[in-house]
Amino acid sequence: MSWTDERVETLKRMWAEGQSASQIAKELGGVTRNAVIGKVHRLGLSNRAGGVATPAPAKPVPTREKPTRTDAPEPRVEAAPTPEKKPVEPRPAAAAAPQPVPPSPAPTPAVPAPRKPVLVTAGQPLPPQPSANEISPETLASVREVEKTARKLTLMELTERTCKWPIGDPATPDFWFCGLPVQQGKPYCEAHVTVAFQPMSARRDRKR
DNA sequence: CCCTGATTCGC
DNA sequence: GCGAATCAGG
Repeated sequence: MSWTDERVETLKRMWAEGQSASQIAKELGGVTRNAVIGKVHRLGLSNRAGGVATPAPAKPVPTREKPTRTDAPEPRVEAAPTPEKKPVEPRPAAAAAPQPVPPSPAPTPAVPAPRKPVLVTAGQPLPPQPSANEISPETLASVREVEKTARKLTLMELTERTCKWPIGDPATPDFWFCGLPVQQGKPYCEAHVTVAFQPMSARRDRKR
């Protein structure tokens, strides 16, 4: 595959939209994310919009040896005014939609164990349960749905890749961990991440 | 381990 | 110019 005009355009657009190199590569097909990144750099649009962060200063990492290139003018002065931005109608936001999981059919309660203490009991030190804080009913409902599909792992079964959100009362047999795939980096799955660290209200700051 | 982008360097 | 290999980080 070669970088046709069209493909480059797609690359630019997606990169501007904040898509990751791998996503772009996947979209384009026939190229790897490395190819995309390489192209991005060659196009000189490494910096994604001069809005926030992405400082990425110089890296004096002498990997092996400094090439004795006595040139390298490198007038790489970005700060591109981004002349025309595509009609960004739906801003990339909406990423963390509170309803990541569509209604699942029949969860089939594999273990209809007789639970005595209600799950939502105002007992003692219950797990982080999303009750106290103010969480939109929708989100909470969504989480509830997700929990129906939890893998119900035991403590020993947890791994770095399983959601560690506790469900149920630790003092009873009806206790397990979500176990669904975690959101990269975080200890919980997408659903539980939303209720785990959400506070802070909305972002109120704005670039100036 | 999964992923991200950044950089290098032979082609 | 291209992009795999590698690096550096989350």
